[in-house]
Order: sequence, then structure tokens, then C-alpha cells
Amino acid sequence: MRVTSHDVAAEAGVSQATVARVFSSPDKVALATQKRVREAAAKLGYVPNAIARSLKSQRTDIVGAVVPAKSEYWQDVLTALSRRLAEQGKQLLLFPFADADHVEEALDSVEQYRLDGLVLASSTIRPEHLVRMRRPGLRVVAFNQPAASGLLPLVMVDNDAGARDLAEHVAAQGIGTAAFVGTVASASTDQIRYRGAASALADRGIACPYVEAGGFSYDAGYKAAARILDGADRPDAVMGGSDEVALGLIDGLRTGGLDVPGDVLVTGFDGLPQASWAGYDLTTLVQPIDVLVDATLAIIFDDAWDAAQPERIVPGTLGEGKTTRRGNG
Amino acid sequence: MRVTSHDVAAEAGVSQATVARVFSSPDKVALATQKRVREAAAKLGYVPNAIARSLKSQRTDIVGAVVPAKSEYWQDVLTALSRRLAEQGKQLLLFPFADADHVEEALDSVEQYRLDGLVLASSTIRPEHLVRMRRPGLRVVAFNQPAASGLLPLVMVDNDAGARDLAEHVAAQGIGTAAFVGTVASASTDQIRYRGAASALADRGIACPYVEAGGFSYDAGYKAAARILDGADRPDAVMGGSDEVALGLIDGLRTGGLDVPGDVLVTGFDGLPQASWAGYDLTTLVQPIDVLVDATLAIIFDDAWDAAQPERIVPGTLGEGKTTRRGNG
DNA sequence: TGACAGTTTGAATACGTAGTTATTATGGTG
DNA sequence: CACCATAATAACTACGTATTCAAACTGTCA
Repeated sequence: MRVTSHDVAAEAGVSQATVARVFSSPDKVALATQKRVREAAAKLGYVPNAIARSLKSQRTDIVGAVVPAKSEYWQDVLTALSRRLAEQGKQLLLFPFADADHVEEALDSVEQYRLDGLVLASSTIRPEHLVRMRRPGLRVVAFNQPAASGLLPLVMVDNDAGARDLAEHVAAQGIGTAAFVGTVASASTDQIRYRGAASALADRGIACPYVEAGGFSYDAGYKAAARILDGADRPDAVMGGSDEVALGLIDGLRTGGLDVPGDVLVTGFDGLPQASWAGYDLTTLVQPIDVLVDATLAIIFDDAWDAAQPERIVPGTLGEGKTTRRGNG
Repeated sequence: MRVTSHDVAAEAGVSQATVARVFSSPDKVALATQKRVREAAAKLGYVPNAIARSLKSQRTDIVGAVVPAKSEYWQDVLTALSRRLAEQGKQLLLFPFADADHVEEALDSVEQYRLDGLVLASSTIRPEHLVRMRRPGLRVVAFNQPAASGLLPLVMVDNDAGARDLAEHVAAQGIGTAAFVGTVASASTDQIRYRGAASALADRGIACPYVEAGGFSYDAGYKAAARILDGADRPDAVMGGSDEVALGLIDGLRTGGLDVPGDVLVTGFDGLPQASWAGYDLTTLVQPIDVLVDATLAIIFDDAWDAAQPERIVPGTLGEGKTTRRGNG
């Protein structure tokens, strides 16, 4: 019982082609005809069929995103992405995956839809999967995924510089020892962030062992705090591999009887909304998500796509909260 | 340069129809033929075109969701929804809207795509917009949106019972006065939750004025806390209209020098992950999101859809945290 | 061998739109 | 009034698939 352009054409006494033109290139239709067609369309409740249009035009106006199902950070990114797409009359199709082992399934369904573009997120997607997505006709961009460098067009925050900034800021507070609590050691972002932080601290003679939280979540951070507390020599500062982990760390350390920042300084990475909640006010590296998203879409919708593999590395900003403010507890 | 079923057919020396059958109803193709076709497909890198399939089959395998762009609660719902859909080989298409005024735009684009189903979220969508979505061929379900009752199939948590449970729990701690800090007064969930809470408290002789936070966010709650602090008589308990608002309230009250729960008890509503973070450990009504999502999809994919307008009201669970535990501050 | 049921395959078509080409209407000019 | 340029519309086709219908092939049994 669907209404098609043919029905509207019959109702308005014109051809189907004219109806199509009214909705796609109205400037080519006489004003009087246009009015008649629009009235007929309104009367019948006609709405153009995007599926059919896509088949004909070879454009879906849909961008896909392959992202981890559970992650505060990625939800923020998706929000920004979908909003920006909506402004351009495009939509976002989600391909969430539960864990790294299920990425392949997500990618399988991606190929079926003829997307205008695809945003590949998560640092846990393996290189062989990345390469597989290099298919003619599909515009893929890796988002915040250092491992994709050289394999795919890439947009990411400057993880190395950000980690160094944080480390230097912490060092400037006058600490003697530090620790870096990463998310998952195999994640490429994790490695870069740790190396950046450790190297900057080493320059100042501060050792910074690596501790793996084993996940990207608050819980992982919370549990990692216990290990820090149990350790022989408690660090003066703990750098979290992500905000979510850092927030868990803070609560874990506080539960263990420590004062943050009185006893231990804590930093995060990402700039989540929750990080600036008054209960935490976490010092973190704020990612300019809107800038990253814009850069991503700019690459996808660039007329001169081709084999070029641009890499856009965007600087983050140090967001100084009270978790690194010594003294005023 | 796309590979079609015709190309595969030529390569394998069969007809296009046979190729199509191999990928949609393999049991109707001889095993030997199937093998030949699959090898040809693999060689050419053929992937069926979902757009063309949709046009023919009148099914997109895509479910849409119209949701507010910024909201912790809805992000949780979307996560659950997309995960469940993915399990069924279906996808989620996002139609986020920035604020209530932009709902109409989102709905416009919804109609273009011939979705298998549509989840209408947010209690701020106005009735006239809801009714507009009742179109033949589109299966719409309102999610946690009391105002849709009688207009659309509806799935929601039992807001009234939940609010009463929370109120009774708080009253049982022995309070003299209370206040309800709602999100946006015009939101239908807000109204029901307030009435439920106020009525349960009234039964015990406890007055409960309504305070509007003016938003659904942490910030709105944080700012509302200031108004509570400025008020003449400070309530013994504050009930937040949502977890996000409640978390803001807690931090706002604490910033104002009060102890939660020592001086003021606080409750939320929703059961966000953040609510159980150790830093807050908020007493709240936990919505069984998986149950709600399952119920929603069950309605959408029910073979006997039709004019029936089922309403599924699912009970929530009282999640008792330390924000209502007096004494052990 | 020939008829028959069952299985497997191919040709043709429809899904709803957009663009291409052909045709008709319009308007201005000599 | 004939003529041409231009605007407006119509007829037709392609996009890539799934399905219907008919044809061809298989093996069985009288």
C-alpha cells in the first residue's frame, strides 16, 4: 500500500519523470507544474524512497561506523559524528562489536550496504582487518587508531604529544615516582600514550612502570587501583590510559583510603564530560572531538579521494583539573 | 567497478538467478553448482548489494531510532538496542535530534528510508509528531514515553511504581521533608515520576515540592542544587528526576558544603552505570534495559503486527546505594 | 523404452527512482 | 505567418537483486 512517484504522477496528471524532478531538481520544472505535483504528493502522503534512489544514484547518504559496543569515549564520538552528518542530510549506520573477536562479523555486514563512507574506530581492530576494508568504492577512515598508519587514511589526536604534556604537567608538581595504568597493552593508542609519558618522565629522572588495567572501563581502573595500593612503593602520581580508567582509579584509590590529589595525583586521557564532573574534576588531555569528526568527514567527502592516504594528527588540549593540584587537597 | 551477481554468473558459467539463489536460498541449488559459484564470488570479491535486495524484498533489515543527541540514558539504550539487532543480522540507523524543536527534521528523513521498524525515544517528542509517524508499512514503537499511550505501541518502565518505591524507601529512613528535582516539567516521564513520588510521600505526611532542573543533564542538576541550598528550609531528602540530574545534585550539594547522605539523602532514576560508581553509589531505580529493548523488538518484529497497540510496562528494581544510607555517612 | 515425479537451472520480470533522449509547447523574431 | 531557439514534459531505460514460471535434466519404475 505504498505510494510511489507513479501514483503521484497519475494523480497530478503528469509523468513519473516530472514527479522525480520535482523532488530532486525542482529548478527544471515549471512552477505551476511543481505546485500541482506537490499538492498531489501531499494528498497521497508520498515520500521519496531512499532505497530506490540509492540504487539508481549509487549514493546512500549513509556513513557507517564500526565501534566498540561499550565505551563512553566512543559514544561521545558517535554523538558528534551523527550530529554533523545529520546537518548534511546524511545518516549514521551503527556496526557495534562486543569484543575484538567479533569485529569480523561487523565488517561482513558493512560490505553489504553500499555506504558512502566508513569510520573505523577502536584501537583493537587488527591490521589484517583494516587492510581488508580497502575496497574500491568504499571510503574508509581510521579514527584514533595509530595502527592504521600507512594502511588507511587516518585521523587522530596527537597521543604522543598529549601524553608528554600530561607527564610534564604532573612532573612540574614535584613528584618522585609515577605509574602508568594503561587500558589494554595491545591497543596501539595505549602504547603510544605510555611511551610518550614514560619518555617525558624519564627526561626528568622519574621512572614510570606500566600497569595493565586489562580493559577500557571504569571497573578495570577501579580494580587496577587495588594493585597499585598493594604494590611495595606507592607512586606519587598515576596516569590513566583513558578517562574512564582514570575515574575508576580515583574511586579505587579513594576507597583504599588515599586522598586524591593529596596523596596521589591522577591524570586521564580523552576529556569525557564525566571527567569534568565536580566529584572528580580530572586533569586530562581533552580531545577536540568536533575537529576530529570534521576532519574525518572532510576526508570521506573529499572530491579528490583516490589512493591518497592523508593523515590528520590533531593536537589535544591539557585540561587541568584538581586531581593534579597538590596542597589544596 | 563494482562486482554484481551478473559478473559472478558469467565467471561461474551459470545464470544470475542461480547466483542470487546461492546467497539467499542455498538449499535450492545443487552442491556442486554452489561450490562453483562461491569460488567465482570469492575470486571476484563479490558481496551482495543490500540496497538492491531491499528494493526487491521490501525489507531493509534496518531499524531506526530517533533519540536526543546528548543523554547518558539514551546512549545506554542505544548500545543495548544495536547489540541486540546485530545479533539478528540487523542494523541500527541513528536519527539524533539536538532539541525538541528539531525533532521534525529528524522525522522527515526517517520516512525516506523504508525502515523495518522505528524506535521513538525521548519524552519530549510532542503528540502531534507521534501521530504523524503512524503510517502504513512503518512499525513504530514508543520507548519510555508515557505520552504515547493510546497513540502508538509503547514499551516503558513502570515509572509510577518505581517512583513510589524510591519514595517509600527514602521515607523509611525517617525523613521530615523532601523535594523532587525534575528534569523538564513538560516531559511526561517527569510528571509521572513526580506524582508517584509525591503521592507516596504524602501518604506518610511528607510534603514534596517540585523543582525543575530545566534539563536532563548533570549540569542542570548541579545548578539546581544551588537553588535547593538557597531555599529557606532545606529538605532532608532530594529525589532526582533522572540519574544524570541526581549525580549533578550530589556534586552540587557537596560543593555547597553538605554531606550526602549525612545531611541530605539523594535518589536518582534510571540505573546508569555511572550511578553505581564508587564515588556516588546512588540509590536509584534500575531500569531493565535489556528487557525493555527485547520487548520493543518483539513488538516490531511480531508477525501479527496490525492495528494492535500493545503496551508493555516493565517493572524496575530498586538499586540501593549509600546515598540513602543514613548514619554511616 | 517411455512416462513421471522430483530436482535443478535459466529467462523474464518487478521493485521505485533518476537520468538520458526524444518530443511537444512556448515565445520571440524577421 | 513561418521559423527557430528554448523551455518543459514524456517515454524509456538502468541500477542489482529475488522470485515466478517454464524448461531441462535426473533417476525410477512399469
